[in-house]
Amino acid sequence: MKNLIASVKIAINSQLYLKDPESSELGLKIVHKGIDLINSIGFEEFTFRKLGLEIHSPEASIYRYFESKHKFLLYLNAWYWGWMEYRLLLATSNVVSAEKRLEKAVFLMTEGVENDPNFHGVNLVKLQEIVVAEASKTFLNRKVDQANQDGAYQSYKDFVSNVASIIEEINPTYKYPCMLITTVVEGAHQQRFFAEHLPRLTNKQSKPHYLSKFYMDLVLKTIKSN
Amino acid sequence: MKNLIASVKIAINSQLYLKDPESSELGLKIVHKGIDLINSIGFEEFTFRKLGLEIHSPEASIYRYFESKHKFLLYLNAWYWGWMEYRLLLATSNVVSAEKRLEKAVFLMTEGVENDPNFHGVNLVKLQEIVVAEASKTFLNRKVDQANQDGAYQSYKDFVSNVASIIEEINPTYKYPCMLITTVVEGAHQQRFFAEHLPRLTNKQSKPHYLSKFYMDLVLKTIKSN
DNA sequence: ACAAATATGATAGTAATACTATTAACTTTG
DNA sequence: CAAAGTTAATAGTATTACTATCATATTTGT
Repeated sequence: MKNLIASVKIAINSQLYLKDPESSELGLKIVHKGIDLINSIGFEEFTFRKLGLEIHSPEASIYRYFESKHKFLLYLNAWYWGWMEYRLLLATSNVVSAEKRLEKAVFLMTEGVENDPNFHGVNLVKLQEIVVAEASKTFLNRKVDQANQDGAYQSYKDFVSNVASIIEEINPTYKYPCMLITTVVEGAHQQRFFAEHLPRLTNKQSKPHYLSKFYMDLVLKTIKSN
Repeated sequence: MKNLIASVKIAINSQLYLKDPESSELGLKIVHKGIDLINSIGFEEFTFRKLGLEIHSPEASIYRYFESKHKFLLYLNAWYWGWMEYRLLLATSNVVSAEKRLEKAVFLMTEGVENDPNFHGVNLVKLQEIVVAEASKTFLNRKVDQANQDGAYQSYKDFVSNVASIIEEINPTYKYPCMLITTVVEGAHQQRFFAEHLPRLTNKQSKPHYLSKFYMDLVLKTIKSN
């Protein structure tokens, strides 16, 4: 099993970095400690200078891997969705029932990482927290079209498209599969954030997996033909 | 009618400004031209210095009204949701059927402003575009708890709570009214953004009001008891 | 084994940002 | 019409988000 996992590499579009961070010790350190640092102080407060101090390397060395902190966030996001695609594949392959596959997909989209907290040395719990709190900043800005051309959202699109095809299997006449999926993904992220900071905007429950139950129920009811 | 509208003032928590911008010509100019400028160059590129050049007033004068550009965005957001509450009241008062009221609420949450494009000199179309593209930045940061204490999200919470009570009228046993409403509000904003920049993440349609139809269908099916 | 290529470290520098401070001129109000 | 408050004009600061340069390892091809 270990070997199988070790053979998987998350492919990232080379437009998102200047030098592949997986190609050197320093590069890996930048990514791993970068995740820790963004997770602990937030993306606005994060600077390459601070990261340089953490890893005892000059700021300028980090700029040799990533053009800007914005591109660094794009890279982390792309990595996350590449990893999610891999998880989706693992969770759904050999599952015959489309309903069961959809259920697994919704679970993946809405629940926090629990097991497998490390993968290639990446702290996935922290990475997921970063995606929940910061991912919308990867597209809500004026560089979005350029980033899109650079392939920054490719894995996310592929993930959505994979789940969409499960929905189409269940109800081929349903017209809004992608809308429904991104509503669930982005919604789940925001509800997790609201539960922690703005509870009156959500309905936090103590029962386990209430978020994925809410969204699973919503999805199943919505895609039913009337 | 004109008189009725003129008598309405959107109340904004005083923690969000240093000096009430509605109390002077300069204050109003800051808000009105600020909306224009953020709308045209985006919030990241927006600075008080640039706004100062637009209105031919020094940067420092703007700082007498707003502590920071972040607080300015909080102010605009609070104003928007105050106005939305007012619209919700107008649209639902004297409507007996809860279903009809819910429909109007979902329409308000998901559709663009069309008529009434000016209200107290504020360009509402541009303000709504700002909310769609930038509002998540008002809470996705480390100052969220402080901002919450300052009442920055009060009107948004009130709006959500008002719509939630309509849902409770229709189905008193439904457990997630607030989650459902914020999923719709934030979802609709993102889908509008995706339709323009990342079409593969949505299902854009040419038919009018497809967004509100999608979300209305989703809401009605979801709150049905099984 | 050793020159050449490549990666990193150390240091310095720059334009712009997000403010704060000060003082003078102008305007309103009691 | 003087006092109080508001705005203009200008200057200044720490930090950010980079870029540039050059020296010092380290790796690699032959």
